[in-house]
Amino acid sequence: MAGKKKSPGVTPPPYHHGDLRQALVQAAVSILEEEGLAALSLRAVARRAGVSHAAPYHHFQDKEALLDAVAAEGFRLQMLDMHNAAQNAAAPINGLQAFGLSYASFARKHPSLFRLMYTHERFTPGTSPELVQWSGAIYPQIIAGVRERTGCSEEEASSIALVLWSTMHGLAMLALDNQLSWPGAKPLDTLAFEVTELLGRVMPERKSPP
Amino acid sequence: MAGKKKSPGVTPPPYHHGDLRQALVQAAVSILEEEGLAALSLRAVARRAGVSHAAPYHHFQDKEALLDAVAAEGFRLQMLDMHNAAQNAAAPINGLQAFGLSYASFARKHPSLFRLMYTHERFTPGTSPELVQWSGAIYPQIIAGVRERTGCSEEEASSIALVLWSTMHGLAMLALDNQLSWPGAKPLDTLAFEVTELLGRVMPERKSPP
DNA sequence: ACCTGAACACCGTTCAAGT
DNA sequence: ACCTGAACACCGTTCAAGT
Repeated sequence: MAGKKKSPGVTPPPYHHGDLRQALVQAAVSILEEEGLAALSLRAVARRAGVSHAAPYHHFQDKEALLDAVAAEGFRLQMLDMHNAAQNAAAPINGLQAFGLSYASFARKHPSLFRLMYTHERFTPGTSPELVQWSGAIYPQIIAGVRERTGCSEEEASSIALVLWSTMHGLAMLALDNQLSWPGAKPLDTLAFEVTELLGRVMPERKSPP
Repeated sequence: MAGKKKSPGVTPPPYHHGDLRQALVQAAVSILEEEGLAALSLRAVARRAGVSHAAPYHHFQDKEALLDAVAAEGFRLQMLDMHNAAQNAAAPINGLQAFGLSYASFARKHPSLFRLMYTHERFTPGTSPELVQWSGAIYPQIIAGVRERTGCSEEEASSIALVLWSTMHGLAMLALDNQLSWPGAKPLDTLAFEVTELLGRVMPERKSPP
C-alpha cells in the first residue's frame, strides 16, 4: 500500500492514462488475434483500452495512422521471429528452410496481423517513419541470412533473397486464403519445407561445409 | 423508335432492372478500378447502379456475398488472361516466363480487384459455389501449363506449379504493397522476368525442343 | 417478383467543453 | 496536456409498404 504517487528517480508516466498510445496498439493487436481484422474498428480499440472513442485522436491522426503503428509492431515481431529462427537453425537441413519455416509459422500464428502488415494499401508517401523503418528491415535481413550461408556477392544474394521472400510470402498468403486447402492437401509447414528444399537447388554451395 | 417491348424469340430480361445482379457486380468492379477497395461500400455500388441502397439485398444475401461474386468475376478475368498468355507465348524464352509476366501484369492492371480476390478472409464453408469453382481453377491451369512444356509427371508438375504460383503471387503482392520500391528498384515486370528465369533452372528439360 | 424509404445500430471524425 | 460527450455524415442490415 505504498500508494501510487510518483516515486522519485523514475521518469513520470508520459500521459494521463499511463501510455495510452502503446496501450491502443496493444489493444488493437489483441482484437486482431482474438476477433480478426473485420472487428478492428477505432471505437472497439478505444473501448478495449477503456477510453472514450475520441481519445485515440490525441495520439494518432486517424485510423490509418493507428493501423500503421500496429503494422509496425507486427514487423517488429516478425523480425524477432526471424532472428530466433536464424539462431536455432540446427535441425533444418539448410538455412533457407529455417527461414521458410519461420515465415510460414509466423503467418499461421498471427494470420490477421500478417494480413494487416502486408495487405492494406499502405506505404504511400506520408506513411509513418516507424512503419517504413520496420517494414524496410525485412528484406535486408533475408539478404544477410542468405549471404551468411553462401559465398554470394551482394547482388547475387539479393536475387536469391527476393525469390526466397516472394515464394514464402506467396505460399503464406495463398495458405491464409485457403487456396491451398483442397482435400488431402499438405499443411503449410510441409509445403514450406518442400518448396525451400526445391529452391535450395538453385543456391550456390555453402561457404564452408561443417 | 421501335419501342423496347419484349421482342419475340428473345428471352425476356429476368429482372425489372434488366439484370441487376450482373449490373451490381460490374458497378463494383468499376468502383474498384476507379476508386479502390476503400470506396467499395454496398451503398456506393447501389448508387452507381442507380438503385436504392436496399435493392442489392434482393440479389445477394449480404455484402460478403456481393464481394464473393466480384472476386469470382476477377478470377474469371485472370483465367482469360492466363489463357491468352499461353497462346501468345512466342516472345518469352520459356513458358514459365509467359505465365509469370501474365500474372504480374494482371496484378498491376487490376490492383484492387487482385487484392479483393486474394486477400479478404473468404473461402470459409458457405462461400458461393461460383467463387469456389472459379478460384479453384487457377492452380490446375498452372499445373496444365507446366505439364504441356515439360515431360513431368502429374506429381512433379504439381510441385513445380506450386513454387511458380507462390513465387509470382508473393512477388505481385509485395510489389502492390510497395515493398519492392526502394530507390533504383526494378519494375515488377523485370523482376518477374528474372525470377522466372532463375526458377527455370530447377525445371526439367522441355519435352520436345523446337 | 422486384424495389423503395424509413429505421436502427454501428462507424470515423470533429469540436467545444471539461480536468 | 490529455480526455470526454454530443454531433454529423456515412455504412450494413431489416422490414413494412409500394408497383
